Amino acid sequence: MSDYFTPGQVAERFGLTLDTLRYYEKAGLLREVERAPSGHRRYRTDDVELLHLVRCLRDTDMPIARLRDFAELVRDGDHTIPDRLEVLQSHQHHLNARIAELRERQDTIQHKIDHYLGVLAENPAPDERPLPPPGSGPAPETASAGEGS
Amino acid sequence: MSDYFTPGQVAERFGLTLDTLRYYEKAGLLREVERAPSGHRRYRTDDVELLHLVRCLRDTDMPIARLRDFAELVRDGDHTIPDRLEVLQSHQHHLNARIAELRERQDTIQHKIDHYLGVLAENPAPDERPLPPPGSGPAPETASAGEGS
DNA sequence: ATGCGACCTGGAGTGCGCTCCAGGTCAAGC
DNA sequence: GCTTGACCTGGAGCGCACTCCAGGTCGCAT
Repeated sequence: MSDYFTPGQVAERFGLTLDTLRYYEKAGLLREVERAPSGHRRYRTDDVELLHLVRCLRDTDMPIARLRDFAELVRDGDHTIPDRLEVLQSHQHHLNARIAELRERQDTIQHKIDHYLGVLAENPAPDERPLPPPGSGPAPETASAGEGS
Repeated sequence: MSDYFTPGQVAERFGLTLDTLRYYEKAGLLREVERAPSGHRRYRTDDVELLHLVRCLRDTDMPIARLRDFAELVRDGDHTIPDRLEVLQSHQHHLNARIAELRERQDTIQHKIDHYLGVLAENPAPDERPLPPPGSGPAPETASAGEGS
């Protein structure tokens, strides 16, 4: 029932390396972590919770610099909650926009896929050509008119 | 009615810099572009179309290396269409997964936002406090029990 | 003839986010 | 006492995707 976590445990839990964990601390994404007498870090529940959010924001591409600003707000105390809200909400908006963009791009890519499928359908490769009508001779070379991009 | 585009036109159209355009060419994302006698590049419709797709794939975070492979397939001719399809389809799957992940993370972030909103609601900042019930005295200091992360 | 703007080249530089490393300490187990 | 494994430090290095730069050419307008 330890009320702290070792670096190894935290790294494991969040799928980070020890190096990254230390890097985050140095970069100001976590408050300075407590130490055991040996000098080894001891992560508290608070640290782990903040790290959870940090991880979440990093995974959604918030830059380190912005994360540092956020972490600073957290360190500055409860009166910064409105500011933190603003950071998180603006990030949500950003994510909405990003998701919408990805979807749009997916549509474009899908058009290209459909185009290729169409090309294959009228001009299938030998090993996946549907059975030719019985009695037909050997297939002629299917000359395609250049690269349709 | 020119049947080609200048670097400036292409850059403008796709929101790229001339440097990036040249970088893409050097990196093998485009085939080698034709030149005017002056040595200036002349982009054909084909180039522009490929660039459109390249842009689309880059915007959705396909790495340059993978894009180069794809462009190579395009250069290699129509028989690579099944391979190109595989690249595009696997990218679509990747995008589906990415979008799903972003949504999940959004949920987590939203929980945090709601949490902060809750804190603000029970403990509003002075300048946004709802009117107190009539007859109440000055508000006591609202001591919060530490950082709720 | 001069100036201008668009473009050319090869190569160096930048910013980000890690990642790796050498050399060291500490606690526990054999 | 010695080894092992987890961790420590400061600092260098890396991969990616650009981005910038110096010095040059070309064609056109004044």
